[in-house]
This record gives sequence, C-alpha cells and structure tokens, in this order.
Amino acid sequence: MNSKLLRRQFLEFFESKSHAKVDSAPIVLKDDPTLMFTNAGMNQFKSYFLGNSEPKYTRVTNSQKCLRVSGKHNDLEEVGKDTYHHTMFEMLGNWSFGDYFKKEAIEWAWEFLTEVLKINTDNLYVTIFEGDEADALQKDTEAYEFWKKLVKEDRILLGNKKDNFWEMGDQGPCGPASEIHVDIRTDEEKAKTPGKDLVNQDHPQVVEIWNLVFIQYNRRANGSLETLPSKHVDTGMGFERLCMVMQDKTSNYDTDVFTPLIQEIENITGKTYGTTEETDIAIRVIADHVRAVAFAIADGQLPSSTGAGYVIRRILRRAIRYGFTFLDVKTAFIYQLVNVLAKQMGEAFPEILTQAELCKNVIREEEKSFLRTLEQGLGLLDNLMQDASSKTISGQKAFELYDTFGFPIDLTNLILSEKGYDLDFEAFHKELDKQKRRSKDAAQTSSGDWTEVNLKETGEFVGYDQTQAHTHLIKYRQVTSKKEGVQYQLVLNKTPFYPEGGGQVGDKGVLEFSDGNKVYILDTKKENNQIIHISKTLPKAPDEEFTAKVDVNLRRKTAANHTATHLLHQALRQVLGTHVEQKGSMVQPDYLRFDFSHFSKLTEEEVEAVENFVNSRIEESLSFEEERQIAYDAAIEKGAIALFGEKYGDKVRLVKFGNSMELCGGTHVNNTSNLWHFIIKNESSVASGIRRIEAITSEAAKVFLTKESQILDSVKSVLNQPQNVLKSVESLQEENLNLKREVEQLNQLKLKQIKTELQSEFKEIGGINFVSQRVDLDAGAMKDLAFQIGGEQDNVFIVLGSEAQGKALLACYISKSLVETEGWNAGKIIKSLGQHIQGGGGGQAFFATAGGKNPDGIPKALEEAKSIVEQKSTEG
RNA sequence: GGGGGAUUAGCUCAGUUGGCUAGAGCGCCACGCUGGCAGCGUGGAGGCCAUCGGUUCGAAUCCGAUAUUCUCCA
Repeated sequence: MNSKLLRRQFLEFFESKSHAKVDSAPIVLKDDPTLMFTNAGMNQFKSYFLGNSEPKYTRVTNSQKCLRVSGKHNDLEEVGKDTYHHTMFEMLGNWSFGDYFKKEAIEWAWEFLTEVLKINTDNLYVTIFEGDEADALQKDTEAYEFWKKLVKEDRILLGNKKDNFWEMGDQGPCGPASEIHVDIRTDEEKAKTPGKDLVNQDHPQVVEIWNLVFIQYNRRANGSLETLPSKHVDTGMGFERLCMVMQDKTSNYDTDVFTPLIQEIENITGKTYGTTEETDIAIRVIADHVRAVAFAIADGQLPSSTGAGYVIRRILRRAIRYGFTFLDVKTAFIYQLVNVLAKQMGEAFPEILTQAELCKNVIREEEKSFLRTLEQGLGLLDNLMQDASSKTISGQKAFELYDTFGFPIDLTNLILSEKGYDLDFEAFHKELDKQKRRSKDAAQTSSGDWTEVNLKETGEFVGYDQTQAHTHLIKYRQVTSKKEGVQYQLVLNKTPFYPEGGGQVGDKGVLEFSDGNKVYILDTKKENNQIIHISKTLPKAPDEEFTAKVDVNLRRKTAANHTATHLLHQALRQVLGTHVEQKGSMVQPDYLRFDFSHFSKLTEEEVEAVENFVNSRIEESLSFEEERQIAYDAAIEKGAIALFGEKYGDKVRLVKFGNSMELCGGTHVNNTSNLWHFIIKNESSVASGIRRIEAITSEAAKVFLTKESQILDSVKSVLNQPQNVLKSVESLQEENLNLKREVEQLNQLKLKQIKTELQSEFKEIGGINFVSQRVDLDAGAMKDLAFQIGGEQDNVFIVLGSEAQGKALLACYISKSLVETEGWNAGKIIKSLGQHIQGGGGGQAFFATAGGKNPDGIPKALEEAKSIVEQKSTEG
C-alpha cells in the first residue's frame, strides 16, 4: 500500500468515527516560548488540554508534520546512522477533547490496525502503564481490562514511567499511555527470541507504532499531580514506521516516502544506495534532512543564526557536510531534491508545492555559503597540522575552528585521522561545555505556579474597540530570569492590551487601582492562547478591580505602522507582481520592517513607485473596515491575503483599507490619513530570494523630514545660501581636489628644494656621504625625503631634525649597503641621539626615528651624529 | 540573549613578536605584439588598511568603543 493511500485511509477511518479532519499546523511554532517546532501531534491542541480555550470539535483527526532534533531518543547527530530515526516525520493522530476515553481509543486503534490494514495480530504487542510509587500512581488496570477483550493477556506488557507515562513538560497535563508495538522480524528470528522480550528494547524491527495517551492529570510546579475535570485522548502513530510495516520493509528509508529522494540523490551523485555503510548513512542523512529543511522554509522559517532558524541551518549544514565528505559532491546539489519532494508530498501538504521555488533558492544559497566555509576551514586545518609540534592537535584549537569558523568537529577529526593526527577530544568537549554553561547562565528562567484568583473565567481581548477597560485578575505567577530578574505574568479577565503577534509588538501601559496604586505593564505576550501581561510589581490586593490602560501614544504609532505594512504589501504586489509574499514582518512604534519574496534588488524607480503608491493611499484617506468573524473560505473568496506558515481558525478577522485586504489580528488606525507620510528608509536582502524593506510613518517620518531639512538648512547656511546646493557642493569637491593636487605639487617642490639643499651639504667622511640638518618637516615628509635621497645616491648617512608642535623629531637614514658592509645601525644611533631631545626611538637598521619633548636638543643631536660618523671613520 | 572571529585595491586574499614608502592574483586603463579557444609583453591608475578614540618616537599590526558581517551556544 503506498504512503499516500495509507495516510488517506487513516484519516477516513476516523472521519467515519465522527472525527473532524484538521490540517497540519505549521512545523514552525510562533506563540509558544517553550518550543521552537511542532514536535508532536498535540502541539496545536495544547491550549485545549490546558483549558485556555474551548475546542471547536471534541473529536479530531490529523496528520501533523513534526520536527525533532533533540530529546531522549532524537539526537540530530544520530539521524541517518540507523534506519528509523528522523528529524521531520508525520504523526497520525486521533483526539478526544473531553469526549471518548480509553475504551474507544483502544478499540478503534485495534480495529484500524487489524481490520482496515489487516496487520497480523500475531505480530502485535501492547503495553500499559505499570504504576509509579513516587507519584503514588496505580497500574492502569482500566486500559488493561479493555485490551484483555481484544488481545491475549500474554501480549499485554507492563511499561514503566519512562515509556508509558506521558508528560508535556515539567508542568501541565499528563497521563498514562498505552502503546502498540509491531514485530516485523522473520519467522526464524521470532522463533529464536519471542517478540515480547524485545518490546521497548530499541530493536529496529520490534517497534512502537502507536502511542495512545490518556490525559487525566495535571502536573503542578511543585511536582504533585491533580486529577483533571475532563479527560482527553491524544494518540500518535509514526507515519513513516507504519509505511515500513505495511510495505514489508525493514527500514523506513526503503518505503516510498524516501525512495524517490534516494533515487534522485543517486542520480545526482552517481553513488548507489546499499553499497557501503558510509555512503548509505550520507544518503539517508540528506534524504531525511532535506525534508525537514524544505518544510520549515515552506512554513516561513529561513535558516539564520538564532533560534529556530539556527536549528534549520544546522540540519541543512549537516546534510551538506555528509554530501561533501562521503558523496564527494563539492557543489550545491541538495536544493535539487526539492522538486522530487514537492511532487511526492504536495498533495497532502500543498505549501511545499507553492513554496518550492523559494525552498530551492534558499537551500542553494545556504549550500554555497557553507561550502565556502568548509573550504576555508580546510585551509585553516592544514595550517594547524603544519604548525603542530606533535601528532596530537589540541582540543582548544579544534574548538576554535568549530566555534569561530563553523568547521564541523567530526570533519576535523576525520581529516586529522586520515593524515595520521590525533585530536584531543576531551579538551574539545571541555571547551564546548564551558560555552554551553555560559549560554545557559545567560538565558536561565524559572517560572512558579499560577496563583488563581478567579478560576472559572477566561481572558478576553477588547483592544480592538477600547484602549482601557475595567477589569480584574484571573491569575498571576512569578518568573525569574538572569537578564530581567524577577517579573510577574498577569492574566486579566478583560484586556485592551494587544499581545505581541503577527509581527506587531505587545502593548505597554498601566493598571490603575482606585487607591492610586499603579502597576506598569512592560510588555504583553501570548502564550498558549492566553494573554500575558508582564510587570515588575504585583497588585497589592490581587482580587481588587482596576482599570487597565494601554499607552495610547505608542499604540497609535504602532497602529500607523501596521496599517502602513498592509499598504506596503499591497504596493509591492502592485509594483513588483503577485509573486510577492510576506516572509516576515516587524511592527514597532518607531519603524516597520517587512520581508518578502522577490528575486532581485529593487531599483530606485521601484522603491519610489512603492512609496508613491502607499502615499497615494494615505492621501485618499481610506477608512478602516473590518469583519471580525468572517469564515476563512469566504474571506479568501473575497480576495483577502493570507500568510503562509500561519495557522488560521475557521473564523478569521479581515482588515480592509480600500482594496487592501488581509487576514490580520493586529491593531490599525481608523483612517490611512493618520499615517501622515510613508518613507522607505532602507531596502536590503536577508536571504536569497528574500528582500527587506524598512520604513517609517507618522511622527517618525515627521521627525526624519524635519531633521533632514534642518541639515539641508545648515548646509545651505554654511555655503552662504547658494541657489543650487548640489552644484555648489560638487564644485567645492572639485576645488578641493584641485587644491589637494596643488598642495601636493608644492610639497614635492619644497621637498625637492630641501633635497638639493641637503645634497649640497653632503660631506664625505671616510667614504660616507654624510649630512645632518634641521629641516622642520613632519615625520612623513622627513621619511619621504630620506628615502628619496637614499634611492638616488649610494653610501649616504642622513640625520634630520625637526620641530613640530613643541615636540622634537629625529630621523636617521643609512644606505643599506653601509648597514650590511660596515655594520651601521640607525636604530641604535637614534636611541643615543634621542637622549638630547629627552625622548626615545627606534626602527630598522637602515631607517629609524625618534621623538622627544625637548626641541632645544636638536642641534646637539645633529652634532653628535656627525661625531659618531667621524669617530667611526677614524677608527676604521 | 551569551561567547569567539573578521573588516586591507573593483573582486579573492597575503601582510609572521609594532619598524612598509602596504603587497599578490584576477579585473580595469594605455601602448605594442599576435588570426581565433580566458593569447603575450610593457607600462599605469586604483587604498584615510571599516569608523572613532587611546598607548607609542612610530600602529594595518596593541588596547577600548561603534558599525557591519561570519560563526558557535541557548
């Protein structure tokens, strides 16, 4: 059964059990500070489990794209080495939010596997939670009883807390799990070792395929468990593994999920999968990683040097490195796989089709730049080996190569061992640990339990219509971080505060109490679908009512920039074409930043056209129109712009200014005329195929123009109010250039004069052309002069003195031939002469300078120079 | 967010413990030679060594700040 059909069958099976089919959420998470990527099917439903929002359907089924790069069984560095670990994978799931529980979850899972897919029951084992003393949890006999009706009892195994008790994190919803394992070994092997002995033993062919989690507890910050009022089911079945089982393969990479990619890699590299262990690993690494990277990019996460983008970069670089080392490909090629991927996955995940071009561009550029890094690193490593005193390369050096230049450590190790060197791994890891500790210290946060004031209420956002509200606390907690110290997070019943989202920054403001007390809100964020207000202090009486007031000044400026962002988006699509898609947005009070897909730098004309377009909309005084609860499909029908990598609900908010229509949750001005004026400050590139525009509006634009005009005014005034400033500056520049040339010529002339003068002063002392003279030139000119004469005449010995700004300068030049044959040393001589001017000096043997604070000593120094030469000549 | 690098000619980069009048290759310009595929020779232009400050007789080189950028860690 091919993978596409399999996926469809799963979803249809649960649809037939009254489940609503839901699209996969983006692989990149936005509103969850604890997680960068979707790493399990449940992520998009987290707020249901936490009770922060009401589920629309109580039964749901989906196939979720997930990404895991770390965790107990998922180290990025291990992926590819075996045949069953992945970074990106699909999780098939069925869900109950306070609806059915263990009975149905168990029966349906069994029905799907044994009746729809017809997997032989002799190959299936199930596990249940055995209980845990520390948490005072009983064995999950409930699940056991249901399984007993379907499976022979000797196939029901007990699992410990690690395998069979699922937790979301340190805190939050959790519960016992029941797993289904499948044994796909040959009959021969099964006869040798019974399958039940291999369950949960990391055997590649006795694998867990389905995990049924029964969420019934909540873990508090102090570690204790409390029973949840409503119970949920969360199941996850690894799609790739299921394909392996259904296609009678022993490796996920042999299923049709991966074989098209592997074939393409074979085509491009000329290697054959299945010949050597090394190339097999490399091929698996690339096939796996290109999926992860392409999906992340399609969902809007570009490789970068921080956060989630950095993880994506690391994954891609790992793939490049394997291709470089083991498949001998020294040029970019991974990007070519995107076509195959798009063809294969486009049906279930259309974003990979529509974003294919962007994925290819981004991956190709990243490949190119990392290949350059590798090249550079190879050179540095060569130097390291050449300079090494022994055959062991120090861990510090290797770490430097890795840390500073991004050269992978295993590649370092490989090359070293090929050339017969050892690497001090221990020291390397010590350095790495040091670095990790530094980072952790800097980023540490700890959060306390929520203190609930008014439990049964859920927060409501009223900020579209009002900037203040009479309200009270629902709950609050303390959060401690190294950087910010102690802060408090407050959740309000009603709030006018806009939480950071959609690129727009969170509101600031104040909570005002009737007794005059104030709590300042520093920032507002969204976490798990609730609005969190961040403050430095707590209200004195948490149960008291108060007025929440948004800082309207900041809000107004931010709103202007947000509206401008929409107009800018519209302008770009108008001027450049509809291939322009938003790739990132930042809306702050003082400026806005907009990243979008476009293949080349904007010309000055294009920038101007975009500016003009936006300013025309401002002049038209378009008023704000919104539809707050329009059906998603209806909004798209109307022509509204939706964003890729954004998860929308069924009901969306449509924001309109004239012909600009976008799905948006942000705050806007009432009329475009409030923007006053729109100015593009900068146009640049963030990645291949992605451009960035930074712009300002309203007060910032006013300030900017005022300043510019002030500058122009002062320039004019300095230039005595010329009619044409530009022309006047240009002629000044020209004049300046001419004058410079003239000065230079004059200087040359002066130098020439002094030169001839000096030359006439030459005295022959013992075969040496000697001169010592006061010239009063600056240090550079003296040097120039000495070198010029030295270049024209042989056997010269020149000592020059000069006074500049109350300081004394001496220079001594001795022809190189004299230095070599007679052993003269200008450096030594100048040191001795320097004493007369109360200074020190030095230089090379043929030219040296000294400086000091006693100009009166110059004549003496010059005299002494002469006597030195005379003395030496009489000696010689 | 926290570390570590880098910034030198249009481009790619050298520049060893401060002592350079700052170099190379490619590119550019001029002239000459040359039947073709990166042809050869000669000559030349092009640099506030990222910016600002400090140490020093002397800084591309050492120190500090800023900007830009790369990289590792979270």
